Amino acid sequence: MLASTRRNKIKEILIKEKSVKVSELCEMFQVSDETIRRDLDELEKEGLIERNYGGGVLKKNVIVPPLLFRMEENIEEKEKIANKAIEEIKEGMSIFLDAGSTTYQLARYINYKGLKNITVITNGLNIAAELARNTNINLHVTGGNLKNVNYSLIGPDAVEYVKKYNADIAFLAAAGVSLEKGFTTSDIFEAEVKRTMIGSSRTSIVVVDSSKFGKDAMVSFCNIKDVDRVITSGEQNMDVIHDLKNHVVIDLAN
Amino acid sequence: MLASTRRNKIKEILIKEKSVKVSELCEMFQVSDETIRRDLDELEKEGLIERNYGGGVLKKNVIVPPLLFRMEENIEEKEKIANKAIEEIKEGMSIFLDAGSTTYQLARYINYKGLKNITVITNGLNIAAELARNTNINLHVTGGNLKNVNYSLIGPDAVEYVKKYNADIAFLAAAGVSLEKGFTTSDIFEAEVKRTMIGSSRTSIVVVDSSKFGKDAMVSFCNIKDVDRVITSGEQNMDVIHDLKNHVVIDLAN
DNA sequence: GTCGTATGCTGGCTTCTACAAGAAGAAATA
DNA sequence: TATTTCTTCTTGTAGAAGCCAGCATACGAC
Repeated sequence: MLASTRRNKIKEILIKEKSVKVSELCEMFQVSDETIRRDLDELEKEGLIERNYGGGVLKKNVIVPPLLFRMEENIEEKEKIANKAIEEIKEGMSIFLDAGSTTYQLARYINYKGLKNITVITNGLNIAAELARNTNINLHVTGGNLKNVNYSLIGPDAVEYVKKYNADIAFLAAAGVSLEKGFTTSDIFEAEVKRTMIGSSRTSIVVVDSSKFGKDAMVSFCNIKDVDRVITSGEQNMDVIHDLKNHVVIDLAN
Repeated sequence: MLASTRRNKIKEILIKEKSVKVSELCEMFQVSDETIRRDLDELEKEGLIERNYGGGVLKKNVIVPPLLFRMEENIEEKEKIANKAIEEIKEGMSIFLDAGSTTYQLARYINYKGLKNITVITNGLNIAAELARNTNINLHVTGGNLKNVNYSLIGPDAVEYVKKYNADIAFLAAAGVSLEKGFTTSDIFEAEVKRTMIGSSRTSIVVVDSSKFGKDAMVSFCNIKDVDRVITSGEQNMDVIHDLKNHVVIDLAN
């Protein structure tokens, strides 16, 4: 294992556990205690931890870079969801693909499964870049201003663009889902694009991993009943999911 | 195995594994460690990985597919041209960046030189993906339909988008340059976007390598005198360039 | 032929890691 | 509190692995 990989893993453990012990890390990575100490010294120099006898603790004021990790969170679950969602897409369809990490997985599956003869309209720059590899699909990119953290194109131009087209399905991402606030996201401009996608499509499907259930982000973009279907995986929050089943069709991918 | 094939395979492994080890790659490809190191150096220059002791790790924030972006011809010359062209960009400016391989180099230089506080509007998906890494610039992407061969976004939506904005400079790519036909490209939709960019900007600059001089592609998008400046490198076709100097300002990058 | 590119090899250097031994800190007991 | 015991830390050393620069070879393009 590369030294840097080991240190990154230590960082992940730190973020999850808030503190680490030298002895545990030795055992875990099968290296000597000096090596671990050197790693911790390094992390201390980076300002990530405070070193103390026997281990180290995560510093209080450390901001965990949000998307950096989020992209890789729940990746298996997102893959399952994408794999399920792709069943909805038939040849000849046109679809909206909202920017987001689950929808990005969906794009990857579209390539992987070799879907062809479909039209995709997306406001996700990473999604567009992924689908650009596939010469068998007709790809449209909405215009807009790039939001770097999640590669979404947003703003009035994106909204205008989406308004001009109609699609069979809109696949939407969400940062939170709850009965009270409905589907939520963290950016008002993104919310606007999502709403427009719902309005411009025959069917709207939210793809969202189970960690988002019962949470609310800053802006609601629609109510639970405003979408036709939710595709998720029931690995956590089974209770919240169960509640919502009275209001919307929920598909569990497994 | 071709070097470029090997590098592409390394890229694929990187995307899957997030990191690679020199020793493993040696074993896998049956080449010396020096060769692998040179490969990794190359990937580092491309901005795809971060090199570290014993291997390399995939950089965060990298939109994956830039790797599939086509192998370039005349790369050194295009780099020289880009390096010259970048001198025109001052802080606070807004610029159009037309899709194309020379303009793509320009985008890479913008990142490399760390230009900030500028606004870029582009219809090149690979250019957008490259610039998305740079959080110091304001990036707008025109909407449009993707043309896979060169990652350009074209069609009425792209044209409409460009019409709505004004820029200080438009950097344009061309497939051919001649006194009779002016600047040419191979696609009528691309031509339309280029024309609109010229109309929407205060100054228009064509960046083009010398191999294009004296050649005509299918569609003319403007006359020689319609642009303010041409930046090229005088490595071939010095005679044609000389002729054109009577009609337009030509900067030679060397 | 000449040139450029890709590759491998060599030797000297740096970095990483484990081991060992002694110092320092924590904890337990008198 | 003082002493003992155990754990952890620090430091030095050595070997292994990796790195870099330069040179040589091979191959294809011009």
